[in-house]
Amino acid sequence: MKISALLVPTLREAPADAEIASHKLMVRAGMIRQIAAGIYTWLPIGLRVLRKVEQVVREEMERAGAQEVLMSGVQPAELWAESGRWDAYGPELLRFTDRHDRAFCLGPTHEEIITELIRGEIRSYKQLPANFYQIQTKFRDEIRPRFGIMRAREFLMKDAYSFHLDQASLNDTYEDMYRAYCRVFDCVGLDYRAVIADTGAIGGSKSHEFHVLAESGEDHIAFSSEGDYAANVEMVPLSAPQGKRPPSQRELEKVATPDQHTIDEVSRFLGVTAARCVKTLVVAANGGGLVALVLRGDHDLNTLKAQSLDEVAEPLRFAQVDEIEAATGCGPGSLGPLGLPFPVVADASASMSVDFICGANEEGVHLVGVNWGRDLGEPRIADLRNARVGDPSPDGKGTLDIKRGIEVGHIFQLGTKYSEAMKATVLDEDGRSVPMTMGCYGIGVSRIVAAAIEQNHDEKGIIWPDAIAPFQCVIAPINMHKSERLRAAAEKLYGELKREGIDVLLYDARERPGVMFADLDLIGIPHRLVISDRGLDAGILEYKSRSGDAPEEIPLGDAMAYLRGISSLSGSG
RNA sequence: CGGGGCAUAGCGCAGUCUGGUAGCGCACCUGCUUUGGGAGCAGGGGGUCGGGGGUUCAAAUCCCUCUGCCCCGACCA
Repeated sequence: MKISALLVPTLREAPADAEIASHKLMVRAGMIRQIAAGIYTWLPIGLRVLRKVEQVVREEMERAGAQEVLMSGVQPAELWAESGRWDAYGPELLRFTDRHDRAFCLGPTHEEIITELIRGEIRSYKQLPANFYQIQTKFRDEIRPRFGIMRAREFLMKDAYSFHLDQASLNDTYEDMYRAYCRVFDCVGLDYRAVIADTGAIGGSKSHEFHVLAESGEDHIAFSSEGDYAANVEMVPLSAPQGKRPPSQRELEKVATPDQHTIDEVSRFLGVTAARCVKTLVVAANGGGLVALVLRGDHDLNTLKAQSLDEVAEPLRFAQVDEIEAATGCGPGSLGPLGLPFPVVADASASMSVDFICGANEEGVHLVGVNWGRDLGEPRIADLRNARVGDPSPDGKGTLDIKRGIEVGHIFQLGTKYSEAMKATVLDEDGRSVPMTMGCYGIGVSRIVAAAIEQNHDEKGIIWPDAIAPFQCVIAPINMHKSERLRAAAEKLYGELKREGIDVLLYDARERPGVMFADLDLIGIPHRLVISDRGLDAGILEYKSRSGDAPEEIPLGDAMAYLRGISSLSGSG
């Protein structure tokens, strides 16, 4: 491809609203332009990268035995009603009606559609297992789209759905897909981790997320310092602290804490650490009423753990201020676990607290020197908090470290959630009708593009991994418009590389060398061949890798052999 | 959904407080010079100042309203 034939509107400055590196660089490199919040147009350079990612994903899906289909983006409400998700999915599902007043949505995921297809077409266990995938635009009406393509409302996703007679078969495919995902992320050159995950709105049982490690990530991943354990922080189970609670040393005492409400305020006011305080969170109880959840002041509530308790309504809902006032006579900032008119559940760590500080259920007053079993009953104990750095690892090996990650893939074992709801059954060997067991597997194709930039850039621009670069190689002639001889040599080289199957760009724009180099560094093409009159006189080209090695001179005729010698390029084309 | 900010040429911004009919840098067009890391000079094109309404002789500027975009929060308890 010649750059003169492509729209590559590079910018010297990034739009003011771009926050993270990948967003700024994608706009500056002329890959994307915004159309509305979380909605983008992909320009030629951006689309080439997107297609490269698709290609890697497609190869690995085919290798894993999945077959490609393409399902509708517009989906009828009836199917979502059948699975129960028309009501359950919430406002992220963009709904609308057609001219006949029939209800539809834009697909955020395709379990309903694939299940509708398969229940109609697969009747026998002999046709199983079967695995179908597509690469398609999804729409999720995010509360807050941000970071460019990273959290967009419209985005490109690979989703696959597998169907099985039994759990053992699902396990096999799940393992196959797990390995296929590892190959995809290895191939696109990302530093990633597979972690244990929650199943969220998709449902099901076993689940892993694949995270690209990056500071700009929105998820938190916990790692064992010594073992292989890795999980989304929200999924880390915490065992109760060992040993007996130390004896109390203080008497219960009331202290005035005027206008002190938050843990921060109270601990600062009293000159103690947040860990000495407990916080009392009030949430809706299962079946009506309220429940108090008690945590240490320096710990954060884990929503997933809390809503899995029998006492707590699911999904978790925090009590409104007026509900709290009606039940306790004080505001939320003055609550404590003593004498509450509803049940109390304490986090295991908070249950070990001695001589702690909490609200007195009275405005402007806190209690100090509070002790379980003496000043109030022994609490019902549960695991309620998020893991923190230094907590013991659940595998018993070392402690936890926490890093930020960008979720680029997620695989689930769905079981029979959709097949039962939508009556997707097959006949088994005994002629009995049984619901198919299902798995589903997603990769954020467009998000991989942004994640790859987050991991691979410098102050000049993007540094593409070879597998997903818009072009593998660029020929950069110095002032070609001034020299017919140079033009001829550049065109000849371009033709040769193309014939050899190299994905090559010829920079034939009439720009000064400085502009050309700046543009190419910004766009991030991994391999650069500079050709010049000076070089022609000496019979050489200059090769430079975008990743920063010093330029090397190579004999004019050896370009192809030289490129072949670069391991990342071998086997391409 | 709550709070905050912003909206002036393709991009980045000034001008708004104190009303007087729109400007800077980059980009773009023409010419000349220049040419191995974002050139120089000269000339030029492009803006109903987000939309609507109001005040005023006069509104980018003051008032009302709507919309869009961005950020923070949604764990005060």
